[in-house]
Amino acid sequence: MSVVLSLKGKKVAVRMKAVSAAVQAGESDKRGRKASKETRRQQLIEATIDSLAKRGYSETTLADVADGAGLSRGIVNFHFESKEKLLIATLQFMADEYAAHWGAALEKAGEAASSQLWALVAADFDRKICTKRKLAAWCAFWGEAKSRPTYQALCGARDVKYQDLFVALCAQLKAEAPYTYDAETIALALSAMMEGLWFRLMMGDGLTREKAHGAAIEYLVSVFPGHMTHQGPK
Amino acid sequence: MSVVLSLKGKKVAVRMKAVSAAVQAGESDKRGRKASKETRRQQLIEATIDSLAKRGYSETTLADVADGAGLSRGIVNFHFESKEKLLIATLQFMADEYAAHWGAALEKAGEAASSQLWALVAADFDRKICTKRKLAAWCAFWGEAKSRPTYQALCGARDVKYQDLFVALCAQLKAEAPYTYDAETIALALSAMMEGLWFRLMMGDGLTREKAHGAAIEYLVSVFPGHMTHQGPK
DNA sequence: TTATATTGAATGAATATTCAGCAAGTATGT
DNA sequence: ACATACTTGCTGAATATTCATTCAATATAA
Repeated sequence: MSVVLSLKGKKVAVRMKAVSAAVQAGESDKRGRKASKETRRQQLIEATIDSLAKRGYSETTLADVADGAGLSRGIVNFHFESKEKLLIATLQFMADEYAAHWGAALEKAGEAASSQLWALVAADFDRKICTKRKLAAWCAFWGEAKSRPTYQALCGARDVKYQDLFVALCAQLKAEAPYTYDAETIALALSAMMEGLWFRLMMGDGLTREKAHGAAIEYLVSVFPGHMTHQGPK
Repeated sequence: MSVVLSLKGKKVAVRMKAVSAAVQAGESDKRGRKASKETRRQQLIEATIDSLAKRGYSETTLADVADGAGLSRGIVNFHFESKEKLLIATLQFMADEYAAHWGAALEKAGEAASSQLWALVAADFDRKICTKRKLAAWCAFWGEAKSRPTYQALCGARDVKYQDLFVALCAQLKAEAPYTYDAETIALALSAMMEGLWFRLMMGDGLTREKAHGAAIEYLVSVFPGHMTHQGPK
């Protein structure tokens, strides 16, 4: 019995190292055995994001994911059912997290369209969302999205709602001050720019989150001089 | 002998259909047998772009490429040496084509920085470069680039030279008129926006090349009002 | 004990790579 | 002109590899 225990102990210890970032939320300690179904799923999703970020989509294997989570080979097919479903769940998770994040930012912002637009832009460059790790995972999915309707729907220019809201806010600002620009064009330009900045951030190049955010702000100020300053909405 | 010939003839005829877009340049007729090494390589590269665009990176197989080129299974390993090398050659080809294209556009533009900047932006949305097919192929590589130094170098924010030129032109314009913006920030914002617009174009969504180009122009005009109009540089 | 989570070896499908051989061209000798 | 040897692009079946999936055995919790 004691032999079995000590072997077990060693095994678990070795695995703990690999688990790393996973399972930050709740039920943290039920490792080794018996974590709730949801916890395990979350743990595997985090490991998937890790692998996508490190190895890219085409090199991500179930073995990587299982190793990264510190679990055995067959585990993914037990909790998800196939690799495909794990990947979809992972993308779903990221999309939900992203939507929740800008939703919350919008809540906190005031009523004014200018405050809301400012908040949306800031949310995109927030530490919580804008991690190299997560950007890389997004990018891995983007690369496959065009040829996979399921991915495309979930990536979907980061949500149709988001895009519509963007247009609405730009239109609102235009109604409040005599800008000559077409609201839809500006919304398109701004959101495309933010996507491009995300991409550059992911690629490295010494671009920082602050600099990227600064570039977006510069744009806001130059297009909506009546509403925006470098320090925030008027 | 006649039997052999007719069989051959049929085989070739069937294959011609699949070859499609490939081999537009020079040596066009040496099909069936004995096309120069370079022609064959080019043909395979075109088939690779096709496959990347249609199936995405992770689903592109050597069988797809060979079928698409109307050639046999072993052909890729004969002309390139491995799948990896085929993909690198393909990316290299696209990068070279892209660089040559904006280089030519720059030549044709006048001496003025404003004309040159205008020309660079226009070049990005030119029919020759900005095809759904090619954008999709680019995107396939982008998705893998972060985890592969070789790809990263070739994608490299579409060339360091390009980026430097961009900054230089923005700085030049700033020197000619009292814009308050930081040249580097504007160059970053503009090039990020163009990448984002490319991405959106590739994803579909009913965005057209003209609309995307229009959004970029809108930005130029709003940031450099002293130099740009919607119709062109002043 | 029973039910459930987990393991890890075995399986099989997909696919990159190899290679022996074939056929179309090319050069050399007669 | 014809025959011969030689080169080279190309083929497709065979092989090797990688990896998702399955499942019988095992460990754990209730």
